[in-house]
Amino acid sequence: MLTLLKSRRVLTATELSKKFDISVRTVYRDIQKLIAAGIPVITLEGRGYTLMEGYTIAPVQFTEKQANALITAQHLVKNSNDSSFINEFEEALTKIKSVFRSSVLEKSELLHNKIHVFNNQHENVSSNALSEIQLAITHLNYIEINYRKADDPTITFRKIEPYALFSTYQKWILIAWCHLRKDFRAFRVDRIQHFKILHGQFEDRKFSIQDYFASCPYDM
DNA sequence: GATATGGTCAAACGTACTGC
DNA sequence: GCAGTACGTTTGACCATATC
Repeated sequence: MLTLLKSRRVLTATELSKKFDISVRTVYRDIQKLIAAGIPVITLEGRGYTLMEGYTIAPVQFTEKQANALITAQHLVKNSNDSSFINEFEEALTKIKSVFRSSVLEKSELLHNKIHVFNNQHENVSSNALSEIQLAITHLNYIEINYRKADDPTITFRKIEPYALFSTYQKWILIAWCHLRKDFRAFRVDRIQHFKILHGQFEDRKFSIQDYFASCPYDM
């Protein structure tokens, strides 16, 4: 219940009862036990339950398979060719590994040395912007970039509104509203020569990546 | 017997909607 | 904007059943 409450803003007793296949009445009682045990479960009368902002749950236990999945993901992330993304993932994984049981940790390190992901790209592609761009997407912050197109050595300055990211052939593509072109454009992250996240927030244009793919091949 | 769980009921509360 | 209403949800009380 704590894990679910931590992952969602508000959960009703009905949702919790369905998730754990128990009665709603039992959920109410269990919630009261959590509160009595000092867990800061907040009751939103008529709406459901939530956890106090900032409350952290004691580390969970990972199974060997779950640990192996994380180690495999680590190899895939290393091929993402964005150093900011790789660094953030490595730091997160270090924290996660700290709660592995010693036996699981030992096995996961063994697996780490037995996995290899081939990088098939022929271009020397790298970037260091993905983590910052992700923040700009979720915070609706403008970005100023100096961008170089594939077939044009000229570098153009653009102010963009970042909306979505996708990865193809180990290249990260940013879809953003370009104030220069007055339209949505796709930018390869590794071709962004310089970028600056602005404090100003743009108005959400209700962009849908599904609709974008359905209507517009990306232009780089 | 103690404990956990499930079911029902009434009361209280918050939210959304409607009409004025 | 305000009041009334319907609906969903939580809470407490009570009792029944299952398990250890």
